[in-house]
Order: sequence, then structure tokens, then C-alpha cells
Amino acid sequence: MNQAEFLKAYNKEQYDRPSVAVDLVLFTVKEGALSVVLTKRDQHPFMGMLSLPGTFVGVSESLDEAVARCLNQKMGLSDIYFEQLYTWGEVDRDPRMRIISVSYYALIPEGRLTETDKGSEIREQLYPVDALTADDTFSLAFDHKKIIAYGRERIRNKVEYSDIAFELLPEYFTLPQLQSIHEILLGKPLYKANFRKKMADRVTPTDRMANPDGHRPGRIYNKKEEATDHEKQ
Amino acid sequence: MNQAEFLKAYNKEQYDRPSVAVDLVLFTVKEGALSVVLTKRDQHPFMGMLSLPGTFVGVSESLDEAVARCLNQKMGLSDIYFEQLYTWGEVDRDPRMRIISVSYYALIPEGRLTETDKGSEIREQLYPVDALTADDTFSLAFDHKKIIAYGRERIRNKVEYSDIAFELLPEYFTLPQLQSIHEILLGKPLYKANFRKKMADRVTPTDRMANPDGHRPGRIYNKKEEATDHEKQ
DNA sequence: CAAATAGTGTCTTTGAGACACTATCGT
DNA sequence: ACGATAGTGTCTCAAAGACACTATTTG
Repeated sequence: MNQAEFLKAYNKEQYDRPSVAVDLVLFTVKEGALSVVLTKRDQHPFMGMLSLPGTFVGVSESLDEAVARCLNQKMGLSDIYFEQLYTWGEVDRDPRMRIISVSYYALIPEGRLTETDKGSEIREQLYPVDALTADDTFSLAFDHKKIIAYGRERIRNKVEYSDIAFELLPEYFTLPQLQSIHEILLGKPLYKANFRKKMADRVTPTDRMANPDGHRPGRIYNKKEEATDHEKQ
Repeated sequence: MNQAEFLKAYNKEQYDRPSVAVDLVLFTVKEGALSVVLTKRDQHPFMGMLSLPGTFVGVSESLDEAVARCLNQKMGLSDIYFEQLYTWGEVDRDPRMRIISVSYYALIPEGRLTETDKGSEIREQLYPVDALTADDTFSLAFDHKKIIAYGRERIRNKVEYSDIAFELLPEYFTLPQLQSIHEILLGKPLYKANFRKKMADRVTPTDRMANPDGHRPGRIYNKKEEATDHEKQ
């Protein structure tokens, strides 16, 4: 079978193939709680219920491009950290038709939500993750609750061996702020002295200090650049 | 827009949507080397080159079912451990058409390859992974070399905190055999005494011994069942 | 017994955890 | 000085790493 024959035969079966969408779990930390952006569905199925923002994948865009487009069109955001989570392919996960969902999670510092026109709108779509997933009586559209729980576990694990916590903070931050993010992602308190020892070689101090109200100011740091081969020599 | 209208509008765009396939990285340990099953392509594109076994995902089967079908049809295998790796969605990864590939890895003990009619055939399709990925001049069809490298990294990491190594051994094994699997997956030698201490609570001894030629026999173990809630009480 | 592999005892090193202490801001 | 938070020194403890030793088989 040559290429032309292949395409012809394949297209005949076109109507019998699944569709592909990306679904996005956009995390941020708001008021000390890990939160996720959800939109209220205005169509069947699951009309009126909360769901993850998502979009169908166009034939001439990559998966990552579809995610970037979704972030841009639905939330006016660009240059956001995101990463693929898992691909969900149960046959009946959408009651209308067969849709395979490639899920991603994204991380954004709360402050960056205001940098767009839709900022205030998005702030009102934030829901605390742990309350959401703990409540068995509360239900989300499709399998989106499961996807959020999966993403929450991923970042809980990943914060221990990677630098994702920095994606939830602005460029400049204090160590107590960084510790707070870690505690929220891990879901448990950390010892200050130990935390600082572990972070020591991942951050670089600036000569600036935070200006708090009524107590000692903390030094401002930023994330240390990864050492290049050149710098190592 | 109601459901009927949605489906009608959606189907009109049918020809502009990506297709979905699963691609499978089937690992086994052969002659002390981590190896992967590759098939020689008999069609364009990449005719004559090596590629991963894979199949298109049918509209009425889940992704996991497509993987199980692929294992069964192409290799006559069932009840194999497998797990999703990553979904590859670059637009030009297949020169014919837009195909999104959901990749999986699978693990099988070398001995189980002979339990099927196609066993001897499959044995000849095994290629050592590390030689394959180290050789820059050697190239595979599509982006399959990248997928194999990704799977190889996944199992290298996962062997440290999970029980996947057992999937590459038969039900009953000796500790030196288990250590050998770990060393191959990690790519480095391990200290015998330390390894055995770490494994002590993950295996249960039997009263049987291996019968080697010309040296002390090793005790035969099997994997310890996970403690259930009932057993914990 | 020698060759070969199975299996163990124990010292060292490393890093996580716990906790008590000192430092510096505004009022 | 006091309340509040920032920041440090050091002891403990558990696990990983390293290495030397003993044990059991066949020929």
C-alpha cells in the first residue's frame, strides 16, 4: 500500500476516530491556599457545573501550542510555565462523543493574574484545590476532578526534587515567602532552619530588603541561574 | 447550541482533526542488557527502518485497551505490566499526516517471551537500549528514538522508589537476580549488603534454593504482597 | 582444597529533623 | 521595652555507602 492509498483508506474511516482536546489545570496560591481556575459550563453536558478550561487541538498546532493558545484566548496570559500531566482516554469520559484529553498543569504567581484585562474575572474563578478534592459530595464536569487530583499529586511530588515552587512566586522574593509556597504545596509545616539550608544553593541574595510593617525585614532573593558548563570551569 | 447542533457542526470539521495512535516501548532484560522490541518498517515513510510497535486508537476502545490489543495482536502477549509515558504532539512528527502518539512502556521478564508462538520472532527483534540511544549516527523511524530515551529515563528513576524491577523477573527469584536487574536499570553496580538490607522488607523467602553449577545456591524469594488494611490491624 | 557465588557484621558518612537561640524592624 | 517576624548554631537520628568478613556449593 503506497501513501496515496493509505490516506484514502484512512480517510474513509475518518468518522470512526477519537477527537483530541487539551485540558488545563492552572494552579496559583491565593490567600494561603493552592487554587485552581475553573469555568462554569454554559452548555450541555454538565451545564452549570464547573470544569477545567480546555480546547480542541487543531490539526496544524502542536499540543503545547494548543495549551498556549488556550491560556492566551481564555485568560489573556502568555509566558506561563506548563507541563504535560497525563492523557485520559476512557471511552465514555464525554457523553457526547469520543474525546481524548491531554491534560496539562500550569503554575502562575497570584500577582501575574492582574497583568491582563481578564485578571479580575479570573480571580473570581479560583477554587481551593484541597477543599474541592476532599469533598466527596461536590462534583465537577467530566473526569475533571480526577485530573485536578492527579495534578495536585504531581506538584506535591515534584516540589521535593525540582524548582517548580519558584513558578508560583515573582522574580524577587524573601525566603519566608518561598517557605510558605513549599509548605502549601507539601501540605505540612517545615522547619525554618532546615528549609534555609536546603535552599541556600538554589537562590542568590540581593542587597535589597522587604519592607514589612512592624517587624524585621527579610532579605530579597531571586532564583539562582543553573550553572553552565562554562561557569563550572 | 444543543447537542445535535454541536455534533453536526463538529463533524463538518472532521477532516481537520488529528489522529491518535499508541506507541509501545516494550522493555526486557536480555543477556544482561536492557533491551527494547523494534519492528522493521515495510512501508513508507521510513521504510526499512526500525520503529516501535503501535496502533491507531479505535473510537470504541480506551487508550489502555488499545495498548493491550497491540501487545496481543503483534506479540501474542497478555497480562503485561504497562504504564503511560508521554503524549507526543509535534505537527510534523509523521510526514504523512497529523498523528498524535500516546506512548506507553511495558515490562516483561525475558522468560515470558517464549510463552507465545511469536516468542522466537520477538526475541530477534530485541535491541539493547543504551547502545541504541548512545549512537548518534543510528536513527529510528519518526521520533521513536526520543520516545525510547524518555522511557529509559522513566524506568531509571522509577526503579528507585517503586517495585517495577519485579516486573522484569519471574514470580520466584534469588536476591542476586533481583540485584542484577536493579543494576541494569540504574546503570551502575550496587553494594550487595546494602541492597539486601533495602530489599529485606519487600520480599518474602521461600524454603527453596536455586540449583546453580559449582557454587553456593541462593535462596529463592518472591515479591511481598502489599499489606492490606486488614493485615495491618 | 580451590573456585565461585551467596550471605552477614559493622564502621563511616551524609543529610533530614528537631529545637533553642540571637537579630532587627515598627511602635 | 515589646510584639512580631527574620535568621543561625548545633545536637540527634536514620539511612546510605563502603568494606571486610564468613558460608556453602561443585569438582
